[in-house]
Amino acid sequence: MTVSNVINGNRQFVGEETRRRVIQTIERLNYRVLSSGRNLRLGRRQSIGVIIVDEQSDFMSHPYISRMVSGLCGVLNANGYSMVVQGIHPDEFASTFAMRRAEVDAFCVRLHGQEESRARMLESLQKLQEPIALVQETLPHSGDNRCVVRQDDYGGALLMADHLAARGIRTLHVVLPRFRGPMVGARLRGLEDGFRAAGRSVEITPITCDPNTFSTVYDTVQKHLGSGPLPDAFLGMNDELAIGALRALQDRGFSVPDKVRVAGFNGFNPAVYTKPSLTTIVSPAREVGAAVGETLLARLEQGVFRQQELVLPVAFRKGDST
Amino acid sequence: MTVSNVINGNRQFVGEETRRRVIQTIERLNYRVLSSGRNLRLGRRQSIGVIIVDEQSDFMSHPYISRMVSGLCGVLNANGYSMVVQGIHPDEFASTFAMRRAEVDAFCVRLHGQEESRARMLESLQKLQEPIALVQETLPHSGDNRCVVRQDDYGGALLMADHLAARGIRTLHVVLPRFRGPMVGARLRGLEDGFRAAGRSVEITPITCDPNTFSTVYDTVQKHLGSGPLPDAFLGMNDELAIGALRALQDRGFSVPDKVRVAGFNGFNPAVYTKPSLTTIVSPAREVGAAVGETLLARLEQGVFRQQELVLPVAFRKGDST
DNA sequence: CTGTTAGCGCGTTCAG
DNA sequence: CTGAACGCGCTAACAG
Repeated sequence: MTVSNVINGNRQFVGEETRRRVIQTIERLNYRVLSSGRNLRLGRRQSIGVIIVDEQSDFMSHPYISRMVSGLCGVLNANGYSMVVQGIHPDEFASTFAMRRAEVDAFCVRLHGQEESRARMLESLQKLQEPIALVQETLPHSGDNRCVVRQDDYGGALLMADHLAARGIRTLHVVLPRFRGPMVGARLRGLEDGFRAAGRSVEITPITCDPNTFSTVYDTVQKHLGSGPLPDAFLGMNDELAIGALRALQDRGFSVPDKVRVAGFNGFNPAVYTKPSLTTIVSPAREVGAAVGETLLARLEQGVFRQQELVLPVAFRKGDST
Repeated sequence: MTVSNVINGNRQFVGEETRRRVIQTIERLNYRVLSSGRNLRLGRRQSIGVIIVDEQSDFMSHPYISRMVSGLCGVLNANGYSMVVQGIHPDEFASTFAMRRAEVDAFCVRLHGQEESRARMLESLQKLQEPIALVQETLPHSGDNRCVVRQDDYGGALLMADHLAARGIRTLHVVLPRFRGPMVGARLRGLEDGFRAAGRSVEITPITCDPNTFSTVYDTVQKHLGSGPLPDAFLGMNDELAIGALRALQDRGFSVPDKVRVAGFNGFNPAVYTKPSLTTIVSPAREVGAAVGETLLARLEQGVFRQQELVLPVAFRKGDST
């Protein structure tokens, strides 16, 4: 008991001399608290589960995910919580052991796929009766034991529309991933509203392609170029898509930004690697992760989510591609 | 007890009818095993700690790390282990709670910094008396309770040297990060040996710069270009460095690969985004992570590391930049 | 095949 | 200020 008091800093209960001896002995024996014992006694796990749903096994390499996880990890560790990460294929969601074992106090979840499938996964998750923070999600927030942390994609699209409208863009080809993330809708709406607010009309044409490989995007845009007139600009729903389009255009001999403009979304490293550098909307991915951590920790402490939705601002970054 | 037997699949001890009732009740009650109880009883944690030492808080965004973690996570989860991730600043290594709490069965560690500092961190870690797998490490393997999993950087450099020698490169500027990773030495040696084996002499000049920002690399190489004759080729110790050099060269009006060649190391996405695409050595980062998982799991099961060092092959990938 | 007993390491409670 | 008793949820061992 005295050892426990020393470790947990209950100085009131321990004499200074005893304290010294205990610390010395802990050092000598390399003693560490066994989490399972403490957690069993205390009825908590002192850890947060991070669930990333993705079809690829390389779920951690998406720039958004890795930054979000970094931000979350920093906040959790600074507060004595550990972070348990799991990448799950959508088809295996229900059978994963995160669902069968109680080992975390709350979840940070990044869903993936069509709305119907996301809703199904969320429902399974809710059954666990643990607080859930959803990242970049648009599902209606019905439950009172969950919240959403996302960035202002609609606002970002407004900024982008403003910029493009000012440059006289009237025809815009938007390059979309095959699985439209939940925030794509917000961006598309923001684009239209932004042009309208600027008093310009715009004709938006979607180009859908599998984002997972650069060459697929490249080929899709190349093929697309042969099938109609060149638009005033291409906008990728993320930087990878925009870069694929950029390279396809350049290889066809269209000078960017003189002949056609290109812009992206997310603002991660590759956007500055290109020539010309990419105009883009910078995602506060790390801040989103940090906000998830703070929200979850507050929820655990206070027993209730203070707000059901947290929206972080994005920033417009002008490159040379527009 | 019967419930426990049902959950753990000890069918021999449970009647079919009872089994059905138990499963049904588990379903109805949303019952899940509490890991802390089970682990306390069983004397294990059923989880692996991943420690990434980095000065940046955004430790997960390095392409090598994120891929390695993805690969590791897949293997662990498939075997019922969870993955506890922690990013640690080198200065805070000793005080981090991973060192004060026993909550994992083994560690996967990615050290960072000068050799002396890495050795110190490793020593603290060893005190924990738990199996350790070191990623991309060159420290001498003294302990019998640890192993190293790395890629064949020396062999990769041989391949690169071969390629460059065949193109008649005689002067080579190597762009290095400020903190030389442990594998940089192997690459440098491989380069020299490779040229020697090809019967060509080469003059290697190191250029050191902070890799964390694209603009720093860009500026460093730009400045360097003014201070001497143009070499036959630039080689970045990773793709980011190579791309920085590539762009600096292009903006100075030097055509790549006609006037000067450029190559990198690691082979992650941005290497194919550039124009011209980058010749590089492809890292098996995900395979390294998977191998760490398998090695650690085998160690836990068999009580001993089968081998102290695991070296995975790399691949040469020709781009248009050479 | 089913249920009882015991103890894993910890921290709360309370007696000394 | 120190330590003894107890029980958190789980499963190995064993009794019925």
